[in-house]
Amino acid sequence: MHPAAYLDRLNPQQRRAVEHGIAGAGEVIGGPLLVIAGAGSGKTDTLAHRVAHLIVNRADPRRILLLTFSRRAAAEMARRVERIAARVLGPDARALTEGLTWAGTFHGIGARLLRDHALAIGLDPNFTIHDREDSADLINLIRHELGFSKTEKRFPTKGTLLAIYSRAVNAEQKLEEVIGRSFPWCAGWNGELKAIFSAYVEAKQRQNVLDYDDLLLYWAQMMGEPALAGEVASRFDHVLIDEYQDTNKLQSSILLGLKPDGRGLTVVGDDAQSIYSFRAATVRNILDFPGHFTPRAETIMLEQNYRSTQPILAAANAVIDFASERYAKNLWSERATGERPVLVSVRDEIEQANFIATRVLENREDAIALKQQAVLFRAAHHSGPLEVELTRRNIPFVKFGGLKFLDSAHVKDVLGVLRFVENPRDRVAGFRVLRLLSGLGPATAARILDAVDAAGGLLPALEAVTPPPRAEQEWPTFLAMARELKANAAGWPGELDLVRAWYEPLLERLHEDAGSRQADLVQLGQIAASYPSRARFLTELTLDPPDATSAEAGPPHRDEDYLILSTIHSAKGQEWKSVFVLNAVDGCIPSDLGTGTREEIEEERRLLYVAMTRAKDSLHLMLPQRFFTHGQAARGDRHVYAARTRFIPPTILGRFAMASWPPAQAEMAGRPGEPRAAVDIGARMRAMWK
DNA sequence: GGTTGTTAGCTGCAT
DNA sequence: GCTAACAACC
Repeated sequence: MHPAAYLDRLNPQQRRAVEHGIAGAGEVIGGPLLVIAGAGSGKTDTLAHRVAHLIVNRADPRRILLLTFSRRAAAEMARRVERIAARVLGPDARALTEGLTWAGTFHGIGARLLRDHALAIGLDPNFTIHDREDSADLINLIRHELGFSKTEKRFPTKGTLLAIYSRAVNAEQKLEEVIGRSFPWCAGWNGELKAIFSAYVEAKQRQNVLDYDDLLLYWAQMMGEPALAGEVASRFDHVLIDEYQDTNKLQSSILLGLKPDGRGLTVVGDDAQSIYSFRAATVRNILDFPGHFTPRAETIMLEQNYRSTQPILAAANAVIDFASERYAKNLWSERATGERPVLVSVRDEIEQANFIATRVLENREDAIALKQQAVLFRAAHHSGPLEVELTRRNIPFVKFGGLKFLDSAHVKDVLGVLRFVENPRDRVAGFRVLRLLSGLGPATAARILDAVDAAGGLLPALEAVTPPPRAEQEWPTFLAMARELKANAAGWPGELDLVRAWYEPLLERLHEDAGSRQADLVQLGQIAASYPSRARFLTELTLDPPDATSAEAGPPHRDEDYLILSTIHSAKGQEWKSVFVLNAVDGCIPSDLGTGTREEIEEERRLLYVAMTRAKDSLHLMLPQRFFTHGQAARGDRHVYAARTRFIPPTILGRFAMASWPPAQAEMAGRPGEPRAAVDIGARMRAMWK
């Protein structure tokens, strides 16, 4: 193959990463490769080029495993690979890149492999998958069954129990270690926790369900069985992983199982952007990667930033320079001109929203589309006041992260019916559905589920049920629906309409705001129509829930322009011309919930770094001088006075410009009925030097 | 016994 | 604001 022209646009480091183990030699599979890719250094592009280059050099695309952080990222990667390959191979490229079928998340690929190999590991291939809340519900069931809800001292709640379990699994740590290190307030319950987790595992197996962690755990277990491991490993010549800094111990075990000697293994990531330790991700994976192999893995650094202006980069570098352990990188940009990032002092969250809405519109007048602008925040609810203001001003927006769509009760109810039909052994689903009926509570539900288990089928058991007197009224319609679903007459997605027709009358009784909830269900129907079957719908919706909402019901139209609102976590890998960061104050960044350990604080620092490095041309960090905390029900909402985030200490203030809002003269005009001082200059002066 | 209504606590990020 | 234990009711 001739030296490929499409590689010419890469810089020397990128090119080395792309050609590693391939250059000139044809089919040779190279040794392990670690690419440390700084923010905006063309990481995705480099990885896409590497995959394309492999395919161009006759690697079999069906034998390439590409693991990404989200399904969205996988789709984007596949798109780019095809585009690059098409430049070299022309029309032939499509047939080849379509063979790139093993691209997805760890969890998604895990689910696929487990269904393929289910019988070999004693698993029913029709397993259903529990999302986080389902898992918590199941644990809660067990918590009650074992009598731990009635302990003398307060016992950990379902959420905490699941968090402990999940961390033990994902971090491959012993229970004692997890409790000691991450949940010290639960010390003393070791025995009880073990009993719960053991019962939890048995329950999942009996019910033929897997939780998120199982998708990785079973996969890792397969890799521990030499015969199976060989079979799975031999499917793939090349394994490439993006965002490696946000993988956990269990995931690295899987990789080492797939590629014990590292040949054909490529990992890409940036330790400075590791922000998922709450999911047991560990930077150690990336820091320790080279030493896992003999000879050590080759390490390539990508340090040229193509995204941000130098002033933005300098400020971000200054923030991350305080981080303790990391691969020292020196990110630089050729985009020398530009404004320094601005620290904007505002009185409160209302003015913060006001400022952003105003600036966003000004930017749009300067021909920066709304889609090229983003507002980032630490917690999903931080954007509340802004959403109100945007709606008031008629500025369309789409919000990423913190989505409650699938968590909302009514959506879960409808999905629960489908899951119950799909897998009648799934007690969480069955329990949820049965209790929707008026006059039917936990005890009767449990009795019916036992009957379903004993009968080995849904309908025979339901037909035989004599409902308690008070549930008699709603029982027949429920039974009728179950019959129709089982008869499979409606097909897919007709089944969903059937469930909705049954459920909507209940909605009126269950919820005050039945109207908006009904709209959600219509939307669910639209989503359902894009999947080929009930089984696929349930699996893929669980593994890849819709990640965005817009102000109006329904997904936004592609040609429409809208502002991006996103949690910093969901902003990973993205970039915008203009970025606003909400609440860059202590208590939000770092979050006062992640108070405890030094590691947590360090992660919050990286979070700010990630937020700042999303910006290409313009960056505003908002400093509301007070913000409201909700909660403390007794006294209503309170506000607290906030100080600039500790991650921007006075020594690096020179990297930023200062501004305050509203402009002084507007403030002087005053507003009727507001008793406060017009301008709190004192506070601003103090805030400047904090 | 079982279901439904009421009040006290906690509320980040998400495959 | 929503979940989880407790109290009142059929």
